[in-house]
Amino acid sequence: MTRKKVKLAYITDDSAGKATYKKRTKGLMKKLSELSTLCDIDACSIMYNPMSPNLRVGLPPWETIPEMEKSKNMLNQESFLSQKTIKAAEQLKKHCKENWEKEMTQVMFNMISSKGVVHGLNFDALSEINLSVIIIALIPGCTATDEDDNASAMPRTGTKDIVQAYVNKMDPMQRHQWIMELMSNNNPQTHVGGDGMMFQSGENINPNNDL
Amino acid sequence: MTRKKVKLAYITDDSAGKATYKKRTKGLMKKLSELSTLCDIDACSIMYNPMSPNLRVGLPPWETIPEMEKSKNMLNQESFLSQKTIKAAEQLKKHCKENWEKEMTQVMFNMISSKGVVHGLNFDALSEINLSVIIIALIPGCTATDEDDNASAMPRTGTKDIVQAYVNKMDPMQRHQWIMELMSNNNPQTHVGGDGMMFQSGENINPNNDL
DNA sequence: AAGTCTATGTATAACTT
DNA sequence: TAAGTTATACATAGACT
Repeated sequence: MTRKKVKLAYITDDSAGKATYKKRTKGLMKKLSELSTLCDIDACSIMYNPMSPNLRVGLPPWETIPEMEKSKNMLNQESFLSQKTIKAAEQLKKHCKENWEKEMTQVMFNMISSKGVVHGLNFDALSEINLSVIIIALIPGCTATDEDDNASAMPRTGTKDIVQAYVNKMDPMQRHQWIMELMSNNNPQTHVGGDGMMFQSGENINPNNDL
Repeated sequence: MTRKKVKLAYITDDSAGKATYKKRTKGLMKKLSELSTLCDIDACSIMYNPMSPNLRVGLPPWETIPEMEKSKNMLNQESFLSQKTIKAAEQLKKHCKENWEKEMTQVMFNMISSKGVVHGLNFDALSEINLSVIIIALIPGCTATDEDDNASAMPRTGTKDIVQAYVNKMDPMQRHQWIMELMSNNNPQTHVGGDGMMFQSGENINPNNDL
């Protein structure tokens, strides 16, 4: 039923546009992860678009985070404490993931926007940039993820050993500090949603990916 | 011919891997530019991979640069002066493009690697990162490009007005200084090839894209 | 190594629920 | 509004040049 040859122009219909954005974003991330695997390219992807309320961030599967780290992060996270406290496990897991994604995005925004990275573009201008797609190789253990936890839909991307080693070498506390440092460069002008924060460098588990 | 379902694993055969990298990279950039157009996302892409000697960088079509800017850049560029001075026009154009791409990559590397952007990852580690895929929305006028100048193969990506306006507002000299500033954050540990350098913010010409 | 070809796998627009 | 289905357009592995 895909009969039209896809008119390559801005989709004015908001609903259709959003649907397309979602589908194509998913496809793009899958392609990226495949390229990453096939050619041993390390990459994680962060996608942000004002149009889509939900961030889509390439990340290590939530499942790979040690249980201890999970609970610790949850305790530090007001948005979870303010919830009805105990919900269905699935629900909680989902929220954890979403928050993690927000956090990752926040960190990335800070990386990009802070400390003269944008030399000559003042921050007001920067905050207006439709910063929408960043695919970057800095964060170890990133994966191309999908909404659901279907493992086959989100193969892990390869990760560069040296970075992996560096991050894994940290003890959890040290790592946490590192993350906090990253987060502290908060730029008030970048209107990136990020309330309660957590962050987790990914463990390099589940190295085998199948399509 | 394409009978296998593509074993999603690292391609050990160097030749095949490179071919795949090239093909898929092209596809990825096309998809990105399509997404960019369809959903009004600004993005340019920079792809770097040690495996592939030739950088692939999303950029405004070389053709859109005013002639004056072209010649100025060439004069500033040793690699061109050291060439046999006058070559076939096509050849020259090709080299200009390549160099521009290198330059863009250099700038991006500096952006990423300088001034604490990588907090906690020392630069030695950073230089080893397989920084391979960056798709970022900072550079105005970027496009998804292909080796050849086939316009239909590289539709322009949308560009955010505010950034565009900012850059276009600069006079060429001011712009040049801005570029030089970006480039001056050179990090000796990042082994990114970049000899003679030029850079050009793209003019926002050719706004209509067809697949 | 780099481009062309084509059969086949994949992505996805439009439809349905 | 989101999730699932299906027919079609598109991407691309492998072969050939």
